[in-house]
Amino acid sequence: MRRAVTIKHVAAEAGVSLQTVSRVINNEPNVRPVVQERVRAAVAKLGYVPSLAARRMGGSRSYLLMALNDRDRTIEGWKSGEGTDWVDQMLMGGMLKCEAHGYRMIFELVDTHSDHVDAAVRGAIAALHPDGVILTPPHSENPAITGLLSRLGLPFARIASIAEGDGFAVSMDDAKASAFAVDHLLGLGHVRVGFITGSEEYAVSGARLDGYRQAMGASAHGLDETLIARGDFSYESGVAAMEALLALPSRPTAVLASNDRMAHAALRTAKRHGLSAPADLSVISFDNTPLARFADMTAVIQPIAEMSAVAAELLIRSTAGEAELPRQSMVDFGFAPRGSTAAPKA
Amino acid sequence: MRRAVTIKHVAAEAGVSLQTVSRVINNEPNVRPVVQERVRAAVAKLGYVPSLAARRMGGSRSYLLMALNDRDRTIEGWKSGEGTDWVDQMLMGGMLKCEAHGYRMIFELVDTHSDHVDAAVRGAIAALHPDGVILTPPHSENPAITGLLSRLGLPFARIASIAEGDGFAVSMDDAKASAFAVDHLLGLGHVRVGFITGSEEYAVSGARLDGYRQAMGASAHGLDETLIARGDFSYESGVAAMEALLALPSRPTAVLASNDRMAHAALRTAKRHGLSAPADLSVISFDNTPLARFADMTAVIQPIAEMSAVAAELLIRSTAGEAELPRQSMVDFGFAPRGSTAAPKA
DNA sequence: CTGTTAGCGCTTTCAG
DNA sequence: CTGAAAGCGCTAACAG
Repeated sequence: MRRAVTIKHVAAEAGVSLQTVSRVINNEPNVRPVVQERVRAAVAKLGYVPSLAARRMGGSRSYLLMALNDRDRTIEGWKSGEGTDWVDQMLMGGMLKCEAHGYRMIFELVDTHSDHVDAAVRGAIAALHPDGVILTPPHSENPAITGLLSRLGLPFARIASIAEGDGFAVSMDDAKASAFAVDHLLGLGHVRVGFITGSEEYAVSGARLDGYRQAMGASAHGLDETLIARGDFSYESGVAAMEALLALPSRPTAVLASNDRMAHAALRTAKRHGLSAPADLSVISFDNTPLARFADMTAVIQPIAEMSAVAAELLIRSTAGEAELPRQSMVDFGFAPRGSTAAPKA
Repeated sequence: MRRAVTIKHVAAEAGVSLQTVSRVINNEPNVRPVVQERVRAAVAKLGYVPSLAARRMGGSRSYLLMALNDRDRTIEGWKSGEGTDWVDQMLMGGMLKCEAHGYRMIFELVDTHSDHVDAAVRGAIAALHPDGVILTPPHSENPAITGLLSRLGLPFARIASIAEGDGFAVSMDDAKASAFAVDHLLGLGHVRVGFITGSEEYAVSGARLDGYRQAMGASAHGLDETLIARGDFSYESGVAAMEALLALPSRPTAVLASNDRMAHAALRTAKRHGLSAPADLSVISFDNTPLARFADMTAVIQPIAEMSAVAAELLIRSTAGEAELPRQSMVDFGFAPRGSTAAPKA
């Protein structure tokens, strides 16, 4: 195995000191263009790429961003084979952004409910020394983690988190998206629009509910709290919530569910009651995971890739010493109209 | 930001030399149990976790495994939102295995068709210095990559690759799985069983076809080559292949498709021709991505997680100096009977 | 069985 | 503008 080419080889090849090479590859000032050129040529010729480990040892940066996901939830998603693509979208946004800046994203799983969260996160940080940490729900709102990161002075981003606090909050406007979906249904002519909430452990759940309340409140017929059914993002809770809505004296003709799985549950439950979409019932879901596509459900698109990309970018810039970075970033949500929505039957 | 705890702190705390601490954390011999105990106590007390970067610098191992996936194909999968969960399954198997051994898996994307493959892979290796590389199709069979890795003397595993050659080949028995699926259909009473091939760029395609040929050849009615339609794993090719099969003078009553997407295409194409599954046509697919679940297709399960886990384990053990590791590993395939298969109509 | 010494490949700091 | 020296946290090789 031929020994790897190091900065020394490049220095020798270009006839300069290590330091000069270091300056050139880090785009630092104080190197004459001629010398710069010579160094770059040597780098290209030798195919030199600096070692992350050595950079980390010598300097203060590791060129590593750590993405922290909830262990149980993630593994459960992988095992179920339900095609939840949160991780993929996050990789797409985060990894590619990192790549563009010479960074790597390293994916870690930590149990948010464990009493060892602190030790687990500390351990990962000690092993990796990341320059920044990307937190996904429910970690984004876990004070055991955000607190630790704050204390360590390690930059971090909270994805899909709207709460105030340390770190960069990167989210979409869930309330606005919810209102948008409701307005879409109202626009189609629906009057009684039901809502299925998500688990309160997730910050987005509250925002989605708020948006619903707001949009319904502003509608001609006003808000009817009985049209709100509790869910927790699980399929079962979606079934129960839909059953409750269907049992209402005057059942809704449209339903907005806080995630795809519950929306799917709602559709199937309705079907079991002889109601089919979109003829008898319109349904809109949140998130737009592959399930929404397969089930042909109209959905609000959660821009996970974009949020991850923004998070990565903020962390990288923050590490590079940039100040004046926005503490709260809002990414536009999307909307995918599909076959589960239509005007109500006359 | 409190300075991180290093091996020095532990040594001081335990009243021993750095080296002794190093020996203990690496489970090396020649440390008295009493001392070992003292060191472990210090480690626990201080919450010490060794820095990967420093270990890499000092020693010969980096505790990093690099998983190489095809860039275009992966990003395309992520963007499409079709729920292909190859990456997820690979992370599940590989990451968790790495974790169990104090390793990390780092995910990299490289264009298999680019003329810069060599430079790209070299660059990633120079930056990361992984102890081993996991290759997924079509990289597994790309001589530009396997050759480079061989030359560098870097251990690597080829997932879903059956070809002879350097590195650890880890696969399932695609031919056997194919034969198993065919036998399943024959067992249900089908006589004319069609087959849709996969892209020849992937080694599994050939094996799957072989298994089909073999099982059909051994059947009462023998092999009929006209029942084999060409595909390339894409939806469109599945449609075309199914059209071809349906245009046959005596059309098949069952079809085995080399992946889920083509099976899905086959089902939809059949439906457009007024044939519904499983009444008029049985379909079995390969891979068992979430699509198979959503479309309720009987499928051969490709054990990606297990293959990745085996690959990771082999590489880690190889790095640890173990010899006598199997150069070819076979992981059991699975089978998920679902609603797309039944006995043919009388 | 244990400790000492020398790096690994970089960046930081400080001289020139 | 450039270079030389020191050191990051660890392990390998060697002494004891």
